[in-house]
Amino acid sequence: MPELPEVEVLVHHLQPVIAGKRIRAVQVNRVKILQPTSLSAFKRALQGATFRNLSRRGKYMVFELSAPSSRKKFAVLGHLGMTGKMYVQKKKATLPKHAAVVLDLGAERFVFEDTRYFGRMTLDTSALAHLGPEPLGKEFTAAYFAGQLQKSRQPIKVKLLDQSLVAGIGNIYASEALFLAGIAPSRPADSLTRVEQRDLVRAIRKTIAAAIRLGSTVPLNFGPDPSDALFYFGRHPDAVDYYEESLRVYDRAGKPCINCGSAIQRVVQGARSTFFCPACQKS
DNA sequence: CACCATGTTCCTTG
DNA sequence: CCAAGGAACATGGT
Repeated sequence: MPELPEVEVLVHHLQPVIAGKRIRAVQVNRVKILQPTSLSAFKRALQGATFRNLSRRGKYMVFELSAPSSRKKFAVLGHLGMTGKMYVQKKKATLPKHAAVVLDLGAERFVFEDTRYFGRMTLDTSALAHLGPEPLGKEFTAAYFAGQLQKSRQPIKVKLLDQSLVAGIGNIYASEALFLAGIAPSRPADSLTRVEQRDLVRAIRKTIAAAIRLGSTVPLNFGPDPSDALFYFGRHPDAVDYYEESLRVYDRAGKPCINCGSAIQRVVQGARSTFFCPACQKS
């Protein structure tokens, strides 16, 4: 489930696993994943390079590497799309069916698996320039938020998915944050009161921070071959869906609101599902 | 077979 | 040029 919190948890776990590792060979099974970078340019850059650091910006992963001899640093941008996973496994482990990119690290291999191939692993970092502030950063203030919302008549739920407004909110946490703030998803962005703007900033921060905390409690070393796979996220076979159950409205259509018992509703906005409580969220 | 899915980009339309 | 809406991308689950 790659929204900001899932990417954050993955980056936290993956960073120490790949730092200092040198790439011996580059295998690309789906060139589309690299675009707009060409296969040859990607291979040329990564072959022999060493992972130095890994960080996150919005839903993007920023890999910093150093070139073989020159030690010159460069960046690779990663995005998990809808179904992407990145992990390191032993080389004797079976490669997944949809391994888009495989990097030989010696005894281990780095795998970017992506069933639907909506993800990216590319030398083009220009997407970062279009991102709004980090929701947990100090630049995401009520004043900034108010200024941006005033310029738009889009439904607030749709506006929250705009990565240039605030980076990292996806379809799940947009519904969750609006529920926490008590604001109906259909409200035009420019109709929020000053108090609602402030409440929504707080709700976004709280929702994202709580998800990161929860994700951090889920062990990532599981999967088809638990001993040697590091998944970006998921659920431990013994840990019973703890993460999923923490969602208050998302995917709970027809079920009782945890506050008032009313049936949670599902509506479609901008071709995506939105979940909300018609009683608790003010229209 | 139908519909749904955590994301982004591109194309139309106004 | 901008805003808004929707399809497209590709595969799998229910």
